[in-house]
Amino acid sequence: MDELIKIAKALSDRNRVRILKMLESKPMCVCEITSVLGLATSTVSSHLSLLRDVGLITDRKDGKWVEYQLKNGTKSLLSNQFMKLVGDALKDDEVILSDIEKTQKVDREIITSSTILKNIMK
Amino acid sequence: MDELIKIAKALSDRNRVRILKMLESKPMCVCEITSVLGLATSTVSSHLSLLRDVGLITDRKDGKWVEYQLKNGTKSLLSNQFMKLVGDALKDDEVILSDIEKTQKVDREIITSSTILKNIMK
DNA sequence: AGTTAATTTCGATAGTTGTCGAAATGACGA
DNA sequence: TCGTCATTTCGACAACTATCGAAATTAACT
Repeated sequence: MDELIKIAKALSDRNRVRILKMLESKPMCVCEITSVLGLATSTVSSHLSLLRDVGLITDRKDGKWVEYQLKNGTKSLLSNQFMKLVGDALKDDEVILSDIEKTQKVDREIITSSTILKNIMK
Repeated sequence: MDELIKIAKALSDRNRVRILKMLESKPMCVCEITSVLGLATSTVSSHLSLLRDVGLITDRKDGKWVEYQLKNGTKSLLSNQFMKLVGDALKDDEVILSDIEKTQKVDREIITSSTILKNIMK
């Protein structure tokens, strides 16, 4: 029962569900996800480690970035079923559709330069 | 997305999941559920109203009792799918199996009568 | 080695949740 | 109508959670 409860908890936060759906489009680094969600980096980071601990996503180093992606195939049947259900339930969701659009445009290289610009403006 | 989140929240508590699985056996009143779970009546009552608000169960008056039961058929596709998934995930769960056994023995008339009978029933 | 950028960890905080016991409500039967 | 019993509501409390900003960590590039 514990696994079920843990997965349900993971899915019971709006921002975590948004993250999962974004990762269906492509693997993403923390700063990209942060830029789409508009939350503090530390908040996103902690959502990501929770999702990793539950076994829904994996992470790997990519230079100075950490890339997160959905854990497909090898993950337990249960989380697969849950993800399918979530996908089904949200296939017409406004927020999710807009997130996916942003996801496709967002680019870790560009985020950097805009950060630099932001600092110059100070 | 809100419905998904609400259902996930409902399923993210151990005792609520146990209640849902018990109700698969038969409709039950608050005192019967309380007697199986071993929680305070008020706690069980608030779990039940949450589950009702989410749309997973319904209630109806039956004399001095309030009978709760799963909302089948007419409920939204989403909660149907979730319930199927939960059933699947827990079909061999020790706690759930033991709950179901107790559920079949429990009887609202006997709960009232005496503490001794309550103990025998366990 | 020092600088910069991305991420994680830490500390604080406000809000939510699960739980209980007590009080209030509602229904039945004497 | 009164008392009893099942249930709900209320008030309190401890535990947990989502969030932020700051500090620490990690990695790449001078």
